[in-house]
Amino acid sequence: MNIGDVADLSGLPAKTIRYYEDIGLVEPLRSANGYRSFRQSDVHKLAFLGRARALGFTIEDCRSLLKLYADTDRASAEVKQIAEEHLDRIDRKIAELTEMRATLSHLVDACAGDHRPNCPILADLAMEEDKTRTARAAD
Amino acid sequence: MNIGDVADLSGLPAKTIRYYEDIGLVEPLRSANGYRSFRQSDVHKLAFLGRARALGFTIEDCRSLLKLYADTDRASAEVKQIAEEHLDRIDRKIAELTEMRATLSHLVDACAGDHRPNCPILADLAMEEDKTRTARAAD
DNA sequence: GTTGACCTTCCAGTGAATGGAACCCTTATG
DNA sequence: CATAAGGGTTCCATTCACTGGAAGGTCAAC
Repeated sequence: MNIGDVADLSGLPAKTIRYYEDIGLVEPLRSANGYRSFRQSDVHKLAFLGRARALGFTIEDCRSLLKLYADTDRASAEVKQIAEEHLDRIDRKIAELTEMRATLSHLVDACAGDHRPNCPILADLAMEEDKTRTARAAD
Repeated sequence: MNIGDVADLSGLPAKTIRYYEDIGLVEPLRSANGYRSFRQSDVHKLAFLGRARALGFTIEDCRSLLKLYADTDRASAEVKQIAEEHLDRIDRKIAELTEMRATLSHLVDACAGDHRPNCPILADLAMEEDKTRTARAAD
């Protein structure tokens, strides 16, 4: 199979597939004309990669997961550990974003968003003292 | 003030401050010895940048925000629009991560995580048909 | 005068692709 | 036969926001 077909099947852009070959995640054969020639197993691997990346696993995680997948003797504990670490990363990221969101939406709500120059968003970023408000801690 | 002091005051690494000068966000003066010489206004700007970045605004957002901050005639609507677009980005990111989290934690829960090779996480990534389960749609 | 803590510039690398240029291969059609 | 369309190939640059490191200049204290 040529790269275009594999791209269609796996949902990955051809460019990404070439990149995955570059970094050693897949090793397609080559046809006489120099075209990459993908086996079923390559397509399967790429689809696996697509799903793992969609879950946010890093490329290095993916490399490990592929290795574990290929090793039918692996302990599921090894896989679970990678997944749990990733879950932690996700949780930390969500917490970080949620905090940003809270602060930001607070500021957005406080901003009139009209033609006038007065802007609580800029005031906060500049840490200006605002006499019309009481202590920030009271928020 | 030298870069080290500004780094301490603003909480930004010296390297980052130099980078911000590189891309034109601050323009400190220079002392006779070639050292950067920061005014109060530079320090203030950098602290502003630090807070804006902590809220996840992109560097280009920061550039715009600084420009608006400097323009005392700006309409708060301009600021609010930038903030609202960023809030949308954050919301989309949180939604994406939350979905990943749901799928992943589901898989992690299903995995025994012991010495045995059977692993629902890998099975899912590989889209293996699992005779012990009924259709995935039933999940 | 020498140590050590500063400061300087410049170059390279991060992650995970993505865009583009320049060129080759295959097949169909005028 | 020429050529045009639509594959494919490689290689280089760019993205974002820094961060690390090397090689060297400056300054204050001892």
